[in-house]
Formats: sequence, C-alpha cells, structure tokens
Amino acid sequence: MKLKRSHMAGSLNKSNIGETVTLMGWVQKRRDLGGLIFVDLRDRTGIVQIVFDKDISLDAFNLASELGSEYVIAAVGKVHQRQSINPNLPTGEIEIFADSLQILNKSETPPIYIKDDDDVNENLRLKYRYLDLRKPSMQKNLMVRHETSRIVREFLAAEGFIEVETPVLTKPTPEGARDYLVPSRVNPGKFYALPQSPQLFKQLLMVSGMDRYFQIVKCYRDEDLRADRQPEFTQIDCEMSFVDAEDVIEINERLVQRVFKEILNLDLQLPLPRLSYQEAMERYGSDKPDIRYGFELIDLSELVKSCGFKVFTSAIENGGSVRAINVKGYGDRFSRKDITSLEEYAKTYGAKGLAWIKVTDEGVTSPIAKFFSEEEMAAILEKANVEKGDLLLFAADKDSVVFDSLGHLRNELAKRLNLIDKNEFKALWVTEFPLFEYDEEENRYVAKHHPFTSPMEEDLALLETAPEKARAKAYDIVINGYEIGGGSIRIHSSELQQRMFRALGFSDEEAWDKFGFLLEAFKYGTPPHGGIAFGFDRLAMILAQEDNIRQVIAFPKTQNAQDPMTNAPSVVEEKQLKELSVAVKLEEK
RNA sequence: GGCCCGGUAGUUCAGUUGGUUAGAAUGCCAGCCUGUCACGCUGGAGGUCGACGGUUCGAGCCCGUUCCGGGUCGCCA
Repeated sequence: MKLKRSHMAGSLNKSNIGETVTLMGWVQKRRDLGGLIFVDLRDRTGIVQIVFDKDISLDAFNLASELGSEYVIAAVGKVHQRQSINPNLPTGEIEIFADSLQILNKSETPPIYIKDDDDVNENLRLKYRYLDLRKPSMQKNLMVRHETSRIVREFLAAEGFIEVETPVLTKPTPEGARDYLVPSRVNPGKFYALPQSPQLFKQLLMVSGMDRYFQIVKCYRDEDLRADRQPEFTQIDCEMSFVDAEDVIEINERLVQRVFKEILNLDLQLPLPRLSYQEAMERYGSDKPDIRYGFELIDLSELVKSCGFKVFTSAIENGGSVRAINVKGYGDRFSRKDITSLEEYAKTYGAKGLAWIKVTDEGVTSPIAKFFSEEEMAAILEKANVEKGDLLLFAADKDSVVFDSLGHLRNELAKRLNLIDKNEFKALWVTEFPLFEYDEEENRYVAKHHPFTSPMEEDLALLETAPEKARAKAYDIVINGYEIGGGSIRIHSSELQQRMFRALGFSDEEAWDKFGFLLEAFKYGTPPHGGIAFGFDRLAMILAQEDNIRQVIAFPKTQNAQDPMTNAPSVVEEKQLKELSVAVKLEEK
C-alpha cells in the first residue's frame, strides 16, 4: 500500500490529539521493553515518539522489533496525550500509537552517531557528510544559512538591486590571492581562472547602467585554510552607482540589522559605531576589533622614552612604540607561569617579549621595575590607571608588531578569562583604511583593499609623494572580531586609475595588458560607484553561533583542501590531460 | 614553508618508570523485560595501538621519517 505523508514529526503537538497521522522519517532510537516498543522517529523538523503495542497491531509490533538505527520508516497511527511527559522533547506531550508500519529502507549501523554533542574526528564527519548533516544542529545551521540568503535577497530586491550572474570561467588576476586555474581545451596552452571575486564584472555592470547589482556568488582563492577560510566560499556581492561611502554604509547596515532581527530576534542599534583604521589600531591593535570587552591599548611611549630599559628606549628610537594592556581587576588570576604562557602567545605574533607590572597587596611587582625611577613608575601607573589587583602587559617594538601582538593578546585574555558572551553581538564599521601597504618581498606598494579603490579626496596628492600616508574610501564591517564584509568607493576615471596603477609600480603597458578592458570601459561614461562584499559563510557562522565555517557549509574541505567523501582532488587520466594539452611534472622532494 | 595539539575497539577516550592476556564508556550481537525516553538486567563478539624504520632481551609508550585530522603564523589585493 502506498502511503502519503500527512505531517512532519516536529510539527505535532497537543492540538493534534485524536488525529490519525502518517509520518515518514528515520529511526533515531528504538527502546524495546519486551512487550512494548518505543521508537523515536526523526525528520528535518524534529523527533516524535511512536508506540508499538501488540494489542493495537501485532503486525506493526513484530516489524518494529526488527528496526535498527537509521532505518527509514513510514508509520500510521493516532496521536495520543502521553501518560508520562518528556519535558526535554518539544513533542514530549504527545506520542503516536502505531496502527501500521512500513520499512521503506534498511540501514547499516552508521559509522558515526547522529547526535549533536558528539565530537567526531573531522575526517570521518566529512567522509560521511550525508550522515553528519542528519544531526539536528547541522540541519539547523543549513536552515539559518538558507533563511539568511532569503532575507538578503528580499531586502536587496526591495531596495532596487538586481541579481546578475557573472562568469565563473574568467581571467587570472595578477594582484591578490593565488588563482584556481582551468585549462581551456579549445585554446591549447591557455587558462581560465576561477574568480576570487566578481569585482571587475560588477564595476562593468555599473558602466552598463545596471545602477544597483547584487549576487550571492561562489568565489575561489587557492590559499591555506583556516577555521574561517575555505578555498571556495560565498560572497554577498553588491555594487551601486551614484553613491558615496555613506550611502553604501547606510543601506548595508540596515541589511545587517534586518538579518539579525529576523534570524536571532536581536536589535542592532543604528547607526553602527565607526572607528577609523587609525583609531581601531591604537585602541584595539586590530582592524577587526572585538569590542565586546575592554583591555584597550595604552600608549606609554612618551613616559618611558628616557627610562633605563633598553628594550623600551630602542623600540622608540627606531620609530616604534611602547604600549600596554591593563588586565583590569584580573591581575591575581595570572601567575608567573601564566604570564610566561601569555608571553609565548605574544611571541607567535612577532613580539620579542612581554614585560609586566603587577600590583598586589604587597605593592608593585615587576621584573622591569628596577629600570624606572619612582616618578616614571608613578606616571606609568597613573596613565594606565593601574590599581591593586591589576596586571599591566607591555609590548615594545615597531608599531605593526606592537599592535598585532597586543591586539591578539586582548582577545586571548578575554578567552582565558571567559569574558566572551556567546549571545552578545557587537558590530561596527572600520573606515579610512590605508590605500597601500608595503610588500617587503616584492619591494613595492600593493593595494591594501584592491587596486580599484578610490583614494580619499584630501589624500589624492599623496599618490605620487607619500603613498603610504594615503587613505582609501574603504570600509569594513566587523562583528565580534570577524571581518564579515568590506567594500569601497571605486575609481571611475581612467586617468585616476592609471595614476593608481603607476603608484603600484605597473608600467602603462602592464596595466593595459592586465586591465585594459576596464580602462577601455572607463572611457565611455562611467558613473561614480561603490559597493561591498560580505563573507556569507562567516555571516552564517556568526548567526548560527558557531566558531568554524565548516559548520555552515554543506560539503566543505579539510585543511589540506581535500574532500574525504569524493576524494577530490584526484589524479586524472593521461587521455584527459592530453586533450587539455597539459602535462604534469611533480617536483622532486 | 614554520609552530602547537591529536591519531589506541564501529565511535569517544584512558593506558603509570618500556615488562603478564591493551582497558572504560557507548555502539553492535544474543537472551529477558508492557511506560521507556541516556530504558533496565544478563551474556558475547569486537584491536595492523595511523604507516615505515630504528633503539632494546622486550615498544601503544623512547628515537627518526612519513601520512592523516585540527588550531595557528606566513599567506589570504
């Protein structure tokens, strides 16, 4: 007999009592009491208990005694009020008395448990991802992801954005991340690249007069993986014409507000706080600060520039600084051993050491106290507001190292002190990014954001004179220490774009060779434009309250960029390579 | 490419100073059990200690190499 499903398991409640329902799903658990069998049936929406009783149906009872984990079944029966309520189950007030049972498919004993609180080896989870995705938390995460993209599409459509698809087979990009390359069979020896972002295409769509474009789009970067980085990832990509940075920020913070409201029922207050890059670095040592906790950086360079401690004075003489974090009120939580461990942590970010001052009942303790006069010590304690119970941690080096090590240290302190509230979300914009950064390896300036980013008007002249001081019309949106989006106002004049390329050290010929199509397009009436791209996986991760993007991606890759389920990437047949005019030559180890 | 953590039963883990037959929980199998929901009780099966090499009378444990997983620095315009 062919059955038709009438309800989803998780949708049933007391209002269904008395109804006869047909459910289909997986056997989460069988509890066989001998004369009575309970089966937890699971589908996408939840779990409900089915009761098999000889007196109701002997056939169903006998079949139920054969059920194993993850069997796929169809059960028909009447919804009853439970004799004993299970308060841990949303459907715990009711159960189904089964009149009939069909086994739609058997299952071997699964290699991993379909259970949330299980910490299974990542390789196994990914090898059996289709089982891993049966876990309620993973199903919830994929639904959060789906809901987020639905809300984004609705919001942007309502604001006049048009979704346009851009090519996946495109041109290699000289700047930026490593490209994934795809050989062209019909053009032997030539390669497409998978897009690192649809950047140039969306700018060309502005030239086309599309006015407002968006796309939820896969992007590819062949770089090493991290907890928040996969080689293929998804962006919410937007571009708008006739706007300035304020317009882009305003509309996108409303988008983020809407998403947080609908997914987490959380009200983000607008406008979001803003920090200039400079201020973010000086206060938090990071351009993506987590502002859920304090421990702000304090610049003590002025007070220690003539002290007796060489490490400090030479850092300052070499153009660096001496800055500190006051671990306010938690000084007694850190023993010497703990401080050594913090020092090891800071060293991974380039710090050479971690000086400290602790104030306890016994007074000031510090391995560097002897280098300071009484006045110097008093001034330091006052400037850093150090009182009894506090611990002051110093870094002294060039600014980039000081910011990097203290910036990460404040995150680490918050983590070790358990100060991070998982249910708190603090978003902000970081603006006025430097236009360039110096690349030591290549011995030239490279674009901090990308080479199409417009300089701030007041810094235009610096392009030729002091590029390192030029600031960009660029903005990042940061939530809880994660950069979840970044964008800029673009250059829309071919003349300024050429100045930019020159500042980056490209000859006009090189620039024309690599980006000629863009420079050409800019000749034909390009509107002022700008946009933003969100890291959709990171946003989904934050909304799902996870700390790893694999948790919100259906089929992610391992740290080696492999997929244990399909065994991609793999060796291909000689025939296929030949067709593509590609030869493989492995480097000797 | 560097650093850190891990790899022992299907799964999650313990395993002391290198020493008898490598354990626990859970899962699995069999039997019993009519209100369980982490069901219970009794019994049972289940191991290439990631791989290779070395030291040793003797290696899960020590050494070397290597593979795999995770975190991270570099890298990621």
